[in-house]
Amino acid sequence: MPHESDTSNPSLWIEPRESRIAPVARVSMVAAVDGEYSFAVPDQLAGRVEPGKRVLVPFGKAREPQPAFCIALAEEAWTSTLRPVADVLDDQRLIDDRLLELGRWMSRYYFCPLGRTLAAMVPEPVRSQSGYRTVRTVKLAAVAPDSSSPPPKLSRQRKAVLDLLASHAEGMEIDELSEQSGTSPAVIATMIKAGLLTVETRREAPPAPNFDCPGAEPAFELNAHQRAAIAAIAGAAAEATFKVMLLFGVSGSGKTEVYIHSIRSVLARGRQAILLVPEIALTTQIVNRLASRFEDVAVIHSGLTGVQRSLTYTAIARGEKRVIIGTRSAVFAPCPDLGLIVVDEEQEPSYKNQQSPRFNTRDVAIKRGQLLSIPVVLGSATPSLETWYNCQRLPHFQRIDLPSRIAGLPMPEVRFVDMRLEQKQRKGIHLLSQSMEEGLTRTLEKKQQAVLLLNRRGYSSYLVCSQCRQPIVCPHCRANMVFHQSTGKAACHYCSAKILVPKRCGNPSCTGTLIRFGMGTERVEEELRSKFPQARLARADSDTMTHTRHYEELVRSFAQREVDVLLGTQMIAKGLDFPFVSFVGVVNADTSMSMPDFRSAERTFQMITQVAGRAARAEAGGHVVVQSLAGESAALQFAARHDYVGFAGHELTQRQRAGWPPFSRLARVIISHRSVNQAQVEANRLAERIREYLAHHALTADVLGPQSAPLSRLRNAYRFDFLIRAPHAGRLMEILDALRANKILTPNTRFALVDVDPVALL
DNA sequence: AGCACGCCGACT
DNA sequence: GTCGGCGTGCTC
Repeated sequence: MPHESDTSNPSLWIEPRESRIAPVARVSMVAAVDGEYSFAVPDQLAGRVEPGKRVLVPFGKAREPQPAFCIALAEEAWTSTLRPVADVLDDQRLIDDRLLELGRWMSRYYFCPLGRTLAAMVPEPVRSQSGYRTVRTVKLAAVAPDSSSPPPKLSRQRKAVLDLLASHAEGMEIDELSEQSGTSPAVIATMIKAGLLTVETRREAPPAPNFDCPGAEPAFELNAHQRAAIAAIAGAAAEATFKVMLLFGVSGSGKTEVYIHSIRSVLARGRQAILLVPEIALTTQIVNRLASRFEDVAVIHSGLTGVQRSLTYTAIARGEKRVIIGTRSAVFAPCPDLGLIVVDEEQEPSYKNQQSPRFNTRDVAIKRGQLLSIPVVLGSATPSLETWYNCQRLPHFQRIDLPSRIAGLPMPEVRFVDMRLEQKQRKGIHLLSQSMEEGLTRTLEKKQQAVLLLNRRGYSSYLVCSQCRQPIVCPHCRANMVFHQSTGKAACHYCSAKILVPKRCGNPSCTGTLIRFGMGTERVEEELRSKFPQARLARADSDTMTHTRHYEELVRSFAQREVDVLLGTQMIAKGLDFPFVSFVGVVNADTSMSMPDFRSAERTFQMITQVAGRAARAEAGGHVVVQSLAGESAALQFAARHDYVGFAGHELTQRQRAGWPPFSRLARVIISHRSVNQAQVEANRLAERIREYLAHHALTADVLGPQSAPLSRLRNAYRFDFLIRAPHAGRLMEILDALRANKILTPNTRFALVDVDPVALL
């Protein structure tokens, strides 16, 4: 065993070469390796290695060089111990400086290795240049310096080629050259071989797909509130200052027109705009409506092919596409001159990426706006409490109200039915209350349409105690369990746990008998069919809507009034705007209430408001009936009065009292392991280490848990989770940075997963 | 992500 | 006694 200064074996001794200043590439691996590493840039790659390009580097003990993102170039003193970059993978930069900066922030904030973050920002087809074609440009070979020798005799064809190229110094493509000189490609190939011509190959993007579908401008005039909103947004965009503007307006208050005019003002200044939407499949209508009002539009959605995606991305980077409409990933659109970002329905949980990096698109949009000094518009009728609170406390958050509804229509009337009373008063099991039936009857008589919302799929039902009305809940997830006729067991839809149905209520002081309280769409459909045999019915849930086109077909038939009653799950609460819908029924408002989450009241309020909005276009004034087992919670009462401001005030008080966001920031740490004990042990150990660290460094933050995680036993692993709660985002990031630096918790900590700003604790 | 180092069970 | 299982930790 050679000791440190052993020089007897030359192979163990690295000759200390003279240290010199030379280019060094700072790199982060595409693989899930945290941290930045340095590699020397060899002379033959000088100029080609650039930040935002991928390189291959001899990393670790791997035999083959591994892909990495170059994130910076530095002139540094280095020694021969620094290994050289092996190759450069991209000839164009994939990520510009601004996006690189955004990626750096995301990597820190969302606790994800930088390389993985950057990889998530650039779609795979873009990295592999899908749809690019190889262009071969032919040029004259450099003239030999020896001009004294007589020019060689040339055939007529060869001379034609050379003459033509003489007047095209920039070179010509082979086809073009062949055609214009009247020479066969074979002759050109021979000339290349003979060294008379040189060839340069480069990869070039053909034109991107065209998304433009110009439509007519609507005839109506903007109201004063809309004009004021547009002026405020356009003003901020003109000043090029970072500002977050909450456009707060109920459904039908004309937010979309404000988006359109604001974006136009930005385009008029020659800049680009991004419009983010939660889920394109569910919002095709509105996306098409938006897209038809602009030129140079790109719509980014999951249905694009790799080639379309790659070419669209390139066109955006070239500034050829100027309005980018899309879901999560569109927030990374490589706009060279971005002037505005709009986030529609900013409160939507689908903005949260559920894979690493677990970013919230809205917050990334805000960060991007800050880095670029441009305004970010957040639109919502029911803003997230985070945004609402930010508007109250932060100077750069501004609320813009759109208080009135365009057509001056009244808000729909909302009524509640307590299903516990209903069941006592009525014989037999009824999923639809008398109020619900009356509402449907009236709607059908008036030849109008109805929407019924339900939160459970399948032909199944809850098991509820006939005495105390407590439902059977999953031991793992605390969510209501669902009875399956076929197996006779109760199942949890979240973690797939199944238990034999007990005979009696689990509450020891009650021991009432269990009754089935049916909630499945199929079961409601059955009841609807028997009570309203004349109604034309359509059902939309994840069982029947397996494809986007099913959904589109449904929307079409509903729009053409081939359907009277649309029954469906959450998906129908969004995006559908039809003037003949005058009745909306919520079959059970309880499912979202039973979720073990501090946000359940907020979600319930949003759900009721959203679904009530479906009845908001009815001229005669719509009606909403909400059935519930839980009675009227504060959230339901505020929703009935369409009082978001009141709800927000009430709920913020609750949150402050309990120390939940927005009065704190959370990072959820999830530990999963195949063995229950191991999962618990690991979770306890990690939580304890973090507690110690926080206490030792006098950091005002706490650790809540661990506890058996809802949704445990997911994919054959038991899960435990705990929360790191910090007073504000800066502190949370500080803590996560420190834990990362001290290797207490890293993105690669075994069995652990970190979700910063979780949208659901389920 | 790879790949090596390290410490416990079935073999020529 | 070794060969090899995969648990743990590091990679400029």
